[in-house]
Amino acid sequence: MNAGVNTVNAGSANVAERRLAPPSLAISTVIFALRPSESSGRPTLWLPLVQRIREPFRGMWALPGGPLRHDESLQDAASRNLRETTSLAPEYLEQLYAFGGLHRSPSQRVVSIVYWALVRPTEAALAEESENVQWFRADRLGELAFDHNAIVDYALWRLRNKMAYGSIAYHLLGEFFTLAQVREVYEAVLDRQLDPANFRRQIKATPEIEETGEYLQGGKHRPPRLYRFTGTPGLGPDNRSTP
Amino acid sequence: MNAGVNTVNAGSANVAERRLAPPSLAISTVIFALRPSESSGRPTLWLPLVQRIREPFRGMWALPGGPLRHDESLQDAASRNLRETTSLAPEYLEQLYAFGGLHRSPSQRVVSIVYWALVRPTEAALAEESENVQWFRADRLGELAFDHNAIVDYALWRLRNKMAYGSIAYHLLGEFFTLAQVREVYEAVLDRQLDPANFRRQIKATPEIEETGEYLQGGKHRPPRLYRFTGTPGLGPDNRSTP
DNA sequence: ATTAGTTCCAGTCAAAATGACTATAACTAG
DNA sequence: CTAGTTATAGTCATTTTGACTGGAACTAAT
Repeated sequence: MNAGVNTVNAGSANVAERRLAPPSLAISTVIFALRPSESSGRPTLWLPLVQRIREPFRGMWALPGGPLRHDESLQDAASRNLRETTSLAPEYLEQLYAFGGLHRSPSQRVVSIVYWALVRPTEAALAEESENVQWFRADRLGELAFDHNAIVDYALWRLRNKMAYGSIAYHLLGEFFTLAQVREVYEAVLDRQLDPANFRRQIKATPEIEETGEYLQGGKHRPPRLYRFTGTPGLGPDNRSTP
Repeated sequence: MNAGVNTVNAGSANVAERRLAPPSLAISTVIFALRPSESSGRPTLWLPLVQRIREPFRGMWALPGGPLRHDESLQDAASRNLRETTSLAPEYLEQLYAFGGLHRSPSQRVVSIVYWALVRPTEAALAEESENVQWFRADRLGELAFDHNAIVDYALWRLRNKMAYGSIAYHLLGEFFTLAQVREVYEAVLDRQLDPANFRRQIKATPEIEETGEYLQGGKHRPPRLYRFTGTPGLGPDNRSTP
């Protein structure tokens, strides 16, 4: 497996080859999931990284990724990569940006088309961890390989923006959720407290939120009502809807 | 010049070659400018297209584009292409999306990273027209080469969305403008009438709009005050700010 | 069984934003 | 000088937002 970029010819590339060879194309993914913080227990954003097993940046952590195959679309390539590295099959997967700076990789020139995914806690729990694949808190990453720190920063920025408008938070939750859980997602991503009463009023005003008859039992206090999200993902040109 | 996609090997590609060769990478641009409608005289959205001079889709109109060179960033490639085909150097240039479907081009597989640009009327007037380069109304394009109709549709959708929030309209206007001109931009892009008084109130509330002491003279009626936009373009990860 | 503690959830109230509209100012064309 | 047109300010009712209050519903401790 090839972490982040297509490193064909890496090492053997000399200046002449580099100037002549066409830029190689790779697919990477930023995968967000909610996990309870170790300290506070409140949900926070985490993402899985893979450790590079070859040069360049050998031993450093990087976004999952790999080359684009000839018989798969960009989206399919992102999906496959996700499955192969973390065995995840998230329902929310959207193109983030194409990164094509000249010096992203020290050897060959690489253009990376980056996707971002949101996975539910139930799925995220199934994600395999190993020596080479681990989850990290999105706000406490070390120095990553390539320009992957900048990529994660941009993904976080996009996530916060989408959150402010669209109905995207639900893809980080399970099928049924309480309004307080939705609020916790917003608080985790936007990194600020929200008034519970006002927040509930706004969420209930959106037509895509459906009240179920069920209540979440087993809590320590008054059982909250469970809701369900009935809207569509809504994304890019491959699968379009709202901003 | 190579319109829209890199067609190296086109024609000579057989099935075996196609399965083995890596997808080629191209840059295309959607360029929007405001021009007066022929019928009403009100400003409407136009964009320049180039006529393809070789197969596939020979003779059809397509977005300006070409291959990515080894020594230029994606943004630089888009800039250069713009300049070469239309001799435009727009200040607003942003990545739109990477299109990578399997059958975009009938011969070789092509991944296109598409940029979109906004140019001011003064610049647009200088844009060269020729046998092979012409401007078309964005809402009255015929059938274009490749998947370029879908790409333009997506660019229009993004433009409308950005218009609703961000401060993007000013990049379609000159340095000085009246509030009525801003409104006309919104009306052209969103395709609906807006109340002049309420619109003016909203625009004046945004801090990036600066009142100049000047007035637009030469009109048929009361001369409107001229304003200036002092904000930043504000874009993707290469040049970031607001949504 | 009662009480304290916590969360859920409905509701109030003032401030701010929005949409529809009116009135006046400032110019040109005749 | 007048009619026509646009620019601009302002009014007013409605809607949305932010801050806050209080009761309902449950658990845990006394």
